[in-house]
Amino acid sequence: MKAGGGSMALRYDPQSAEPKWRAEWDKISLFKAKSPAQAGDAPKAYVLEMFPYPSGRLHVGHVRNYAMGDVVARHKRAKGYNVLHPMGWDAFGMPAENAAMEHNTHPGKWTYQNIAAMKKQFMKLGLSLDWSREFATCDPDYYGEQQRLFLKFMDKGLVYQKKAKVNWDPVDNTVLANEQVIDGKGWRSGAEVEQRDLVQWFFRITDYAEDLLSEVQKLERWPEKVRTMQANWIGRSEGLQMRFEWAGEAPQGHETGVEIFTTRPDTLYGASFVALSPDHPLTIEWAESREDLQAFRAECAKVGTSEADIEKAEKIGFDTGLRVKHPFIDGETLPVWVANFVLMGYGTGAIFACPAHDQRDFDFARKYDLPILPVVKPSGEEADEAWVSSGQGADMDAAYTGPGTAMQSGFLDGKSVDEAKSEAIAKIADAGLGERTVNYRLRDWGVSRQRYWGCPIPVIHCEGCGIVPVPIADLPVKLPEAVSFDRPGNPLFHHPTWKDVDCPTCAKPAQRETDTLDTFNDSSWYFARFASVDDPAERAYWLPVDQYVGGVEHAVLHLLYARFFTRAMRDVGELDLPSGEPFAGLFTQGMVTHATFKSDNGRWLQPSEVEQKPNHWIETATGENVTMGDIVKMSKSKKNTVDPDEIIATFGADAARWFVLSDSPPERDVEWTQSGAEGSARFVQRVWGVFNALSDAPRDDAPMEGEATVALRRASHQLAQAVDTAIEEFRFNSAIASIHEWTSVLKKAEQGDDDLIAARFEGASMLARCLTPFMPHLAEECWALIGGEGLVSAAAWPVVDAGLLVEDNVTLPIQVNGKRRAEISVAKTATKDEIEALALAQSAIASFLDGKDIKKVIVVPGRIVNIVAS
RNA sequence: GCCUGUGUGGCGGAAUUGGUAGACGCGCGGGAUUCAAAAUCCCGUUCUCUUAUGAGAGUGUCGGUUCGAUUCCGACCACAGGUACCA
Repeated sequence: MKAGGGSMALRYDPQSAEPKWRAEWDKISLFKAKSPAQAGDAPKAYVLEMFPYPSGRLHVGHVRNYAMGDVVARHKRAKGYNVLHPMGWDAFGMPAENAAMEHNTHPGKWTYQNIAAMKKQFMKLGLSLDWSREFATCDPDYYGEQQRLFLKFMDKGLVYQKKAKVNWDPVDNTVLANEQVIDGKGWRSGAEVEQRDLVQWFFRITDYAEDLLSEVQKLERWPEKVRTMQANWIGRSEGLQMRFEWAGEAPQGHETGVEIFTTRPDTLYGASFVALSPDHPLTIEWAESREDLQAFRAECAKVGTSEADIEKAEKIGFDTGLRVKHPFIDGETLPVWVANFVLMGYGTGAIFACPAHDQRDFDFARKYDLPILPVVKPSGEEADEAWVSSGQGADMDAAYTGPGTAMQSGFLDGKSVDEAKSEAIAKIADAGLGERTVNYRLRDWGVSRQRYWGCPIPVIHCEGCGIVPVPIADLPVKLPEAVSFDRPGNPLFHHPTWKDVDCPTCAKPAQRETDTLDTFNDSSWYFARFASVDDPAERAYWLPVDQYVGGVEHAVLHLLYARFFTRAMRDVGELDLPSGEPFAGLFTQGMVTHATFKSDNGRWLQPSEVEQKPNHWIETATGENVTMGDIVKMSKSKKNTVDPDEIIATFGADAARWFVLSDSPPERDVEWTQSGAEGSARFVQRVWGVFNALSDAPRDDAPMEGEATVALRRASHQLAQAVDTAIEEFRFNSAIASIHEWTSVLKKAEQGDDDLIAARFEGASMLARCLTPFMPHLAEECWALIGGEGLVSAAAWPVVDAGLLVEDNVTLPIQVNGKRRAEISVAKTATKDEIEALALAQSAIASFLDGKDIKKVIVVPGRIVNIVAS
């Protein structure tokens, strides 16, 4: 480069330095995990980020996720752990089939091409990954093993079949995923979607409900919010299962009555009606002979299968005309309705309704003019005499669901809600009508999918023998290569020959199961496969995962299924993991968001296609006006993704890593901005400058003393300490703030005395190592500049001198009536009395105390002084 | 609808257990360097009033507890994630 004055261009060039250092790491297989034997005394650390779906391109959200895991992995390695940090591909799923339909490519080809492209991008990020353990879940080796596990679970009685609802597209004759149903219509055909029953495979996850619930509370290194979400999802509730006997003639086959489940037996005196789910066996039987009920069921089936759709749907009901006896009031009967807000999947699929104390019952009662009978008097002052005496609830505008005492409830009157629950249950039990039960919101896991690109369920249907497992020796049941996507529906089912097979038991012609497994199966045990392909001892050594990192959107389903899967594997003798818990530590990170841009004619534009003018945005190519829309999660459809390749090409991988970890706390969303990336790139140069200034400085043996030296050393050690704790606590943004400060401190020291040189070297050496988890390539370059030994990625974490962290003096703010008015500097050892005397002697304080009496002086040593005066 | 979060300057955010609100960065303003620019370095930057000194207000809204609240409690508003076939 040509430069004036003969000075070299003093710049760090990431484009040449980054590949150079990655090659150095590869040369010695630095990031390959050691076997238990090789590891010796080193403790193990299994660091794992949720593996990606190979969508085609990496985006900045991936960079953030994997950069976070890399910080943890590199930090652990520097602290002497034997680290396992693997990577692979969650490769089955719908997008591959959609691509097959749109572009006429095979899902497998599409997937493996995407993997190759994304891996290339991954390599540029400088992540400390052990690629020797890589696999894709669509590899037959992997899904074959998954089939074997399925059969083991089946042996153990954890697998069964039952009917369940799916979204059915009547035009395409195909099952739709919830996200493929838009406003009740199929996304391709536009036809009204209807619910349809299909026989499907299920895992008995509910067998583990109690264990999954009680153990999740003990996962101390999981975020509280995730534990709460899991607990709420499992939804344990104690209540009463009881039957209401028929008043009058009983329907055939149901003579004993209607079984209901309730969590509010204390409100039985407020019962207004009994309601059945539209899918209750009784409802279905009646509908066979009643056209009006059949029509009602058809109306209910128009709502999608998702919980949100069902809950938000307008409440509708059908009066069957039948009546049941009230269990406590002789001669009293209640009407039996069919109501769409009663879910067959929860409890018994039937309820009794107490509109005064349940909001859904209340809404329904108002709509169909059913009685509202208040039976709980709110505790405290909320009790309103008029409300209580009205009796009919005519003046209630909402259900009362809070605590209180029973009223207008016969033998329960005056009892608290909890007491009344127990006594009501006891009375029902005495009468032989029911008993106390525990119910869970959690439902069994439906694993059947009517799709091609997934793991085939390894069973055979034989006319004579029934359901026959595929013999272990015949695994894997491979997906057929030749497959057609030119008509909707399951290609495995349409395949001309694939499903034809001889029955393993009787050798007569039989048919393969054509359902494939839900892709959540694939991600429920991949961490065990990373630990070892097939060695149980090595799996036992690595598991559980010490630090799992992934998006908060997986807080319930993925994590719950994985917790079930490891328990099931343990219980069939496939995993030596006594707790059954796969992830000892969990961190859930936020998403990367970006502004969206839309041209005046309604096209979405990529961020790279627009530029900012003083008061507006324009499309670079055309100069046309562009509107900036919402800042949302990066998605292909809104074209607001940012490709890391461009950033790496412009600023380097380190700057990209640095930016996604700066500013926002890891658990929160972060917005991608160009200026932020530029700022990171500037900082890279600034750091390099600090080290470069030291590179030809004389290594000085001067003693490490003198006021300025101690101050500089103190700053370095304090900041190293701050970086260390921030990493441990997943506060990477704080760690980065400390590194910023540290760099400025070292920069300022360049203006200082020559005597500072030793302290500067020490600080730089510590900084390089603290920098490594964040910007590993730059750290290597800096380490080399100051003559560091070997690779900084292999160097030990700096040791902080605790003696340097202690400060002798402390600054205390002085408040008058809670407002800061002055500050004093006192010795750390000063007593309360000394501090108080000093504070009151401050001239700045006096004017605020003028004409006032000092009521109290609060002295919190090391923190604050507050003078209360009036 | 339900469950779980989040809300602080122009912007992203910091504030270890209830103890100096705005660390650090971006942006912006000013200065140094330069023939000039880029790059770099230094200083300033919550708002309002004030010549300065300084004063007042201020962490989504309203209320409460406390000597003291971004932090704890109650009610509300907005946004985000999940809601069992997106991964």
